[in-house]
Amino acid sequence: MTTVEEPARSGGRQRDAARTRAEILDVATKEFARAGYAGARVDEIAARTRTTKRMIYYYFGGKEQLFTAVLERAYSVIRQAEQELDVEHLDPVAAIRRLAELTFDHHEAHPDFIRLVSVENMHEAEHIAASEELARIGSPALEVIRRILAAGRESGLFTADVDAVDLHAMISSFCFFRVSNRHTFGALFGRDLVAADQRERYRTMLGDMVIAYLTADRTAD
Amino acid sequence: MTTVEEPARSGGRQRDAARTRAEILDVATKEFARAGYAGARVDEIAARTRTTKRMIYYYFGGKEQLFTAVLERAYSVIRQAEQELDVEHLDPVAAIRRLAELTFDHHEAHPDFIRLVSVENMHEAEHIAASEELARIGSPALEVIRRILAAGRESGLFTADVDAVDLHAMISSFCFFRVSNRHTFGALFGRDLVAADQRERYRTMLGDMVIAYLTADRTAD
DNA sequence: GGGCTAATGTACGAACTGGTTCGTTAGTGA
DNA sequence: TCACTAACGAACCAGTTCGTACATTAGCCC
Repeated sequence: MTTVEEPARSGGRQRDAARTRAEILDVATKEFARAGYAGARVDEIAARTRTTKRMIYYYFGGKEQLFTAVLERAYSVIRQAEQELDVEHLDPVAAIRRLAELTFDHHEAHPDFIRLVSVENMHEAEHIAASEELARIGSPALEVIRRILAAGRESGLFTADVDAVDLHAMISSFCFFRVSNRHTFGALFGRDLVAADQRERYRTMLGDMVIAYLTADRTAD
Repeated sequence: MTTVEEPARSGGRQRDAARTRAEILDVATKEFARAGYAGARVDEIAARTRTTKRMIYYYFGGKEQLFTAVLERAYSVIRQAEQELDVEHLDPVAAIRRLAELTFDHHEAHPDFIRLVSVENMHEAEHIAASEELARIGSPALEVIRRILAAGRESGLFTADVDAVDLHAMISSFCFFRVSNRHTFGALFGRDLVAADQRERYRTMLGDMVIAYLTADRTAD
């Protein structure tokens, strides 16, 4: 998340549309992630900004559009990360494992993003559906997975015939759940899925699971 | 979810504490699942009941306690289902697969429960943490998993040394994500994870994944 | 330097929302 | 049958909450 950094304010410059806009987005991201859409307060967002509520309506039009803008920026961050994926020089098994680990790391590092996605799911993805920006950019990661899977199948290493979307769902579900359901899972089963001392175990477990699935001897079942 | 069934109203009986309470819970479950905690409206819940808002406060005390009561009842349903698990007569591989499938089916059949859990996670499980009832009952499924894992390891079928909680997390994450993130996933990747014609594929995929992980040849990695 | 527009701040209001006050009635036990 | 209590309903209230009308100013362009 590109947090607004202090620009050269020494001169006491007061008008800066770009940074006002960005600051609103920063604060709104935290507020929506904290309280959900209905729970988020426009006044609260304004108060934590060094500008006023009037500006939120001036730049974004309303609470709803602000939330859409927050989502768009949040997704752009993960898309960015995906675009920087560089695993295709590895052999298929190592590439998939690395990909899974990067997904794992990214989800853990961005709990606010996870919460925003949960919120958006509560709203049946209506903001995503209405956003041209989000419709346009697919997921770069999918293309990467597609190529790794093809290579793995060609070399005979991968026996399963999943497609890239399925594998992405499999990897994401584990990474996402671990963060999104951390609290209820912890409260009910007494284990913090995001505890630091469990991290390596779960990270390895995810890789093991995906690789085991892809390379399993299907004829044995 | 034990929906309130029409009792013998022919006589025009008007007072029935138990059924008024139950009806409020039914409606509240839907409303909280639909709109989240902050988005849910006490007035709306009252309106959809054949009683009034006054009764909600009379029986539950407030919105917060009502939500806790909704959660408690929702969890009791899944605990009930878990208690009826009967898979230990199967061999370990079949037992795990069956368990995974039952979890899969249960999550799919109870989307409102999934949404409530998502909502509760947004609130960092504070209601669960404060509920004695929920603290008391653990998860019967965990005990079942524990025994199957022990049997599987003893017979040499299972090579992975996961514990029951981890395996439960693995299975749940896939089943939960498929329902909870259905909308964003569908909007972004153009695939409905809960579409009827995909159902068997994902159901099988889950079982394959878990079994592959448990029986993988660890020395080969 | 003067005007023009983008940017900004203040104050307010209409609608909503959780919760309560006050009064009423059905059913039951003596 | 009568009194007493659990169950119930209508109206109301105080505090919020999103959104806006109106006034103002900084900075750019000529």
